[in-house]
Amino acid sequence: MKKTCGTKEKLLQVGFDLIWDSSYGSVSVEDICKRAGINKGSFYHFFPSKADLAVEAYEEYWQEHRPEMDRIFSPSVPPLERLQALCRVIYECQREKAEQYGHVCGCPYASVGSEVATLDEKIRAKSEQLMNSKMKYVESAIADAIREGSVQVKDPAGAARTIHSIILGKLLEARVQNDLKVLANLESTLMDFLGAKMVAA
Amino acid sequence: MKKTCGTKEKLLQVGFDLIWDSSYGSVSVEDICKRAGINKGSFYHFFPSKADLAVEAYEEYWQEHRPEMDRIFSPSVPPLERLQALCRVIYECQREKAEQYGHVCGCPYASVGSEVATLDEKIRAKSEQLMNSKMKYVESAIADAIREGSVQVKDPAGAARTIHSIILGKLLEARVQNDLKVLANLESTLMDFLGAKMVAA
DNA sequence: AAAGCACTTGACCGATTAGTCAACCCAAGC
DNA sequence: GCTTGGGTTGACTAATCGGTCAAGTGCTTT
Repeated sequence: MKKTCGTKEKLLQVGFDLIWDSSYGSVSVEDICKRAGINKGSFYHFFPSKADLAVEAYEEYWQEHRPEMDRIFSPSVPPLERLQALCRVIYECQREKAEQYGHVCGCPYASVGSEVATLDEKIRAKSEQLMNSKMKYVESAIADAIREGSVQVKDPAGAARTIHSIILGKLLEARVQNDLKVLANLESTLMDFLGAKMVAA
Repeated sequence: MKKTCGTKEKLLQVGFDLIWDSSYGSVSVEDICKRAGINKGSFYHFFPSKADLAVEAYEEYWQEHRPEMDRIFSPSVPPLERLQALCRVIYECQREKAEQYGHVCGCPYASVGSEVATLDEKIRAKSEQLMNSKMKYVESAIADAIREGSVQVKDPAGAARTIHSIILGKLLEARVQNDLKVLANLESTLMDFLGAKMVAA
């Protein structure tokens, strides 16, 4: 092999960032190559198509962030604190991105998933899969919270789905309104939602 | 004037439908013109740009649906029933669209707003405005529910925003997963959310 | 030294894009 | 009957798109 320099990794990272910031359709292969300082021919040496880069880039991003999610949702942390930590990490991540790019970017999986849902099945499926993976963390935290007796809900899976929907909805609104304030009270919103069910406990 | 035939209206309606179904970026002006059976030159006679068509098309769609929203949220209807009616209308609307186009389309304002949030300020602003208009209906219903004593929440505006987020989130998930089932229990999710706060009443 | 191979290069292709334009059509007003 | 002007037409542009390709380049193996 010529160089061990991470050409492919660079393309994945730059591609992910550009698409997250703007959109899948508005980012061209040339945009990605130019920003990465790589020739277009090399792009197609590593990826059969633009869609394949997107799928790989999203998978890569998820794999990179799994350790952080595992840490946040560690069983050694009280379940409700896991959700609070998630909210704080989401806010911090969005704040950093907003500072870096000049606008609130929202959930990368959801944005691209919604955009190409009816146009590219491979990307849609990957987006769905990753969104689902994210929700499983919430689900387990709520299940643990119930076991622990800190909340009482009749439908744990339903509560997890609702919380996941709230997070997705707020991230979407934050992106459209380009305003971090939408996310400021995410933590209290979720605690409020779960807290109301604590009454009977 | 030559003909009173609604060339402009046709373009607005076709444009809105195509963009809702797929995305803003993936629908070309030619696509819209072809589907509408109108020449491209005429398009640019009525609209300075593709973005202007989108803004007008979304405004038009909203104006068309306002009477229905006013009916659903009529003060003569008990507040919680208004929300239930909204959920049913959302489901029906999505079911019809899904049948017509072969996939669940989600919230038109949110989809396009998220897609072009960082690319086209005019469309972003219109999307934000219409999403906000929609939320105001929810807000008034919850305020009325509190006055009526059918629910008790400490932060009415916050509860309305949360409900709005849930709706947006579920519509987004339904589009990405291309599955109406996501929306099937929307009504009970919202009632559950508000119902939990009724305990103290 | 020679062959093999992963990777790079940049020119190139046909298709498609948003948007333009000059010519044209035809009904209404004078 | 002529002018006016909103509406229509379809060919046109210049740029950009995703994707291809033949010709390299330089390290590894034989």
